[in-house]
Amino acid sequence: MEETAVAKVTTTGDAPLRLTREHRELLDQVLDKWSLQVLDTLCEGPRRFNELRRAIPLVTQKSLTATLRRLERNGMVERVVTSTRPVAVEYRLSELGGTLQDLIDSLYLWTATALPEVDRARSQFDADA
Amino acid sequence: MEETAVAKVTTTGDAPLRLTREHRELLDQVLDKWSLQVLDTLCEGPRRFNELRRAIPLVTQKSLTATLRRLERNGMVERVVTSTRPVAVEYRLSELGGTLQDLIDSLYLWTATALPEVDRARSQFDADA
DNA sequence: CCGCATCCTAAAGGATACTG
DNA sequence: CAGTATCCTTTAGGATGCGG
Repeated sequence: MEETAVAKVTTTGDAPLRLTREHRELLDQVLDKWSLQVLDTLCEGPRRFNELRRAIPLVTQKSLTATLRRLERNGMVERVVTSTRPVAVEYRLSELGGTLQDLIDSLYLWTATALPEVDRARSQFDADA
Repeated sequence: MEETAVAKVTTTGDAPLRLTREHRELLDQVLDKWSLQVLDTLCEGPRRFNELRRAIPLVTQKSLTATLRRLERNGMVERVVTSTRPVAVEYRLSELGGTLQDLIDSLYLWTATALPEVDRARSQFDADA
């Protein structure tokens, strides 16, 4: 894997850009509980609907459908229908969706390193209360 | 600003680490709508409760309190009380919280670059429907 | 196999009033 | 100023059943 754009940018002296409502709403639609897991799964390759369902514990069909529709609408995911009978539907990461991959990896990595300290903070907080 | 750990890691051939429930829950508690704005604001320096309130449009006192408590419990934010009358309460980013800063910047930057294409995808999707 | 429609419950969150 | 407490509305989302 080569140097990412993300890395370069965080190293420049970036002006304190303010988050606008539109930007936050996009993040909300892409980083929520189910979306994160869908994107994470699709990073490993295209998946059928029921494959995704099995890969993501506890997701209901309704939530998965809603999540996939929203990701598709936002251009993160492509939906490919094969008109056999019964139909086969495949979901894959779009090129735009792929630009999120490094970011998701970074997020996950951050949680992995932060979690021990977070756990300590939680114990401390709960003990004080 | 120097090279970030985040950048380095995404350049290593990382095994496909699976997101666990704990990791996702931490992200949920730290990247939600209000938390993101609180952290973003605190990146610029310590703030009083009502300063935060004014800085974050549409947040209610109840939501802000809940958000700050959760961030404090997770060790992201420190709460400093000065026992004057009336009391002064200051919130500041903890060291652990500071490790999120680059990540949030990256997220925001991603939205800024992706948004135009997302908008096109949305129009396309809505037109088809 | 994929997904929509309906019903229903639980949880998030706003409005308002009150306190140290 | 910085909250807590209460009430009440809105929304997310689970369960179930049907249809292409």
